[in-house]
Amino acid sequence: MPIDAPKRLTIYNLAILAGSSPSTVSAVLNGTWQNRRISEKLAARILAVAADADYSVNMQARALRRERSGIIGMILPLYDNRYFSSIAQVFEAEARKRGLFAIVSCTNRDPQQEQEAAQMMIGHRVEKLICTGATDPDSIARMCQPHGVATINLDLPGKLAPSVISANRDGARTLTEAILGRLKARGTPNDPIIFVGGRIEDHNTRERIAGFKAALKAHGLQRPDENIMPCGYSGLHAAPVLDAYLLKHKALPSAIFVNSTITLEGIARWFHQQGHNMSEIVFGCFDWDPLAAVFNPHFLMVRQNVPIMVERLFELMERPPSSADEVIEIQPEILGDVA
Amino acid sequence: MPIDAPKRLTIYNLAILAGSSPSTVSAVLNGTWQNRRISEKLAARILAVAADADYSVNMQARALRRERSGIIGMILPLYDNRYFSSIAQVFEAEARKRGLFAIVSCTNRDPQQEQEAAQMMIGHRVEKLICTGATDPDSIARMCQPHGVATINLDLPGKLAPSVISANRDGARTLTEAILGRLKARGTPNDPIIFVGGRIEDHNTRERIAGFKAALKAHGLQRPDENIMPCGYSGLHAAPVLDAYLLKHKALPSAIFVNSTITLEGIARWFHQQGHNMSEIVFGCFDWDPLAAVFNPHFLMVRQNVPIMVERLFELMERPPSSADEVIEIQPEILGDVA
DNA sequence: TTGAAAGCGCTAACAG
DNA sequence: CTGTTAGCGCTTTCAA
Repeated sequence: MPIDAPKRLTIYNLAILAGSSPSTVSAVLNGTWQNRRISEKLAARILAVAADADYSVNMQARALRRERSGIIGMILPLYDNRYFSSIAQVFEAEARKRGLFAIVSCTNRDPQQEQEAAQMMIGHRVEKLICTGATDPDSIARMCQPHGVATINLDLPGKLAPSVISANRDGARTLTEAILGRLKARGTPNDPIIFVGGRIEDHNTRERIAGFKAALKAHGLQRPDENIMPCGYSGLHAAPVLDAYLLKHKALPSAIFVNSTITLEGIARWFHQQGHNMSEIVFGCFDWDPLAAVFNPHFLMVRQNVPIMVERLFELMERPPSSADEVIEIQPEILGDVA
Repeated sequence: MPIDAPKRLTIYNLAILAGSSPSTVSAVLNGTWQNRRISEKLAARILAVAADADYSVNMQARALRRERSGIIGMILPLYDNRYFSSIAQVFEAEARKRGLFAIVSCTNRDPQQEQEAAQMMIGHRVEKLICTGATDPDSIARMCQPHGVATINLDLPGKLAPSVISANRDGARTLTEAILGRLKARGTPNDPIIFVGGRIEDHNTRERIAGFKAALKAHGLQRPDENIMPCGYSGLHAAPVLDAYLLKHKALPSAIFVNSTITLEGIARWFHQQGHNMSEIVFGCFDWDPLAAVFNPHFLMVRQNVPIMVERLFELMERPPSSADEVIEIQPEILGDVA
């Protein structure tokens, strides 16, 4: 093993090796040489030398000098959920296509972690910051603004930056219609249906509740609000809510609108623990997971259109939004045998 | 809205604002001021000015000057799978704890994408590179070596860098024992059991097959190798394999060792499409997914111990490995009613 | 106790 | 057609 200081390889060394100058090497390596009337031969020689010597341009130095990093940031609540992880994956792929380097930070739906992550991102001079499912997107927009970092909201909208979100109200209405269709098909159109999961403070949950109510109303089914239980995003809160329902009504509801796969997990756990049979109940879930779907082909599930959402996101970055708080809604897809 | 060139804020501006010098400001902002006998007052004043002006240190410049980036990289096959996404999440959290910034790239189990991502990482001057589930970890180690970037393998081992992996053989043996226990409990201890999924070229699959065979052998059950079908990591390949089995044997196997949740998804889809009932068969899956588990409490599932694996990973980075190709095996956990 | 100044590796304006 | 040079913003030695 050679001594561990093989002298860092720079464009200066490369220039010497190639018998040229640093600026020429630089131009060749970053593609600007076309305008600089450099001979094909020289360019080829430089590239050969660089490849041969395993040269790798120092992005820090490039970013510093260019005053742009080529980095694009995203904050995300968490990875371990198919919706968010697929957002991360598609985002990264799209960024790469555009020659940008994506960096993603998980912030656990915690406003403080969101701000810390945003600070980090600003420190790394991201060119844009995508705030996905942020509990407080406007604070982040305010933090970024003085640094000239544009933000875009994804999944949850804000007032200070454009947003790309799912059509939550429409999606929820359609899902509820489908649930009602199933109940009708069973011959029990007036049976109770409940809404479980999500946070009432968050825009998406409120919109979904609105869609849920709208569908019921359209069918002349006014239900008491007590059947709407946005008990949070953790699966743990589903059990007490179901216990309470059962205690009060002495029977399970005939249908459940589940507001996320994590809540679905909590509900399923409760059913199995209590020995109830899930197949006797109509389930509609505003979220999608391939394993949940394949094990429960009778479930109605809403799949948000991640590829399109991310595509719109990049479009928004490329041609500025029509207004500062523009909201682009993307229709989700409803899966399962819709009546 | 003010003119959009508010002159970038640097330590020079800050020095003027605070009535001090750039080097003092720098020292105060990066914590080295304790050794530099700077007065508490000055330090406090500088910090106040910086906070007040929303100053954010330019990490590119810092990295360039310090000749270390504070960035640590990871390449990952994909995010949308609970095992890998949880690796990404835990890795990021642990990196943050250590003041490092984590960057993760998905490479789709494709050697070429792995190499490209590694190039990017080197360009960004990552201090270490973690190769997770890499199809060709040794090539990456070779690429990184001349740049002084140490690599560590995770999930799949390599020969040129230390590795942290699950105890695949042991885990598979234990899982197979549990499957056999179930068969015995049903009174059909000699019924056929098959192995589906994974890639024969990959170390983990080979180890799991070895564990599978060892368990069978220990029970005096020599099975023909044709019952072992490492048909890849995509769920799509499960169907033809099962079709072929059924055609040949005129009956389903009584138990299936499933080598990943993605394969499990393919198998479940096939069962439902064919109208077979999964609950009549003993399933053991070398991988874990909370939704799959909650919908199928009778499934045996192996959960790899991600927190410990990542912990060992960081330990390996902090105190150098005992040998260049050290392999640390972490026991996974087996979930489900083990007999 | 603090400040001046050199330089990390690269790019781009300008000079040949 | 190619090379010289002045920084990008920060850290760190050295001098005061």
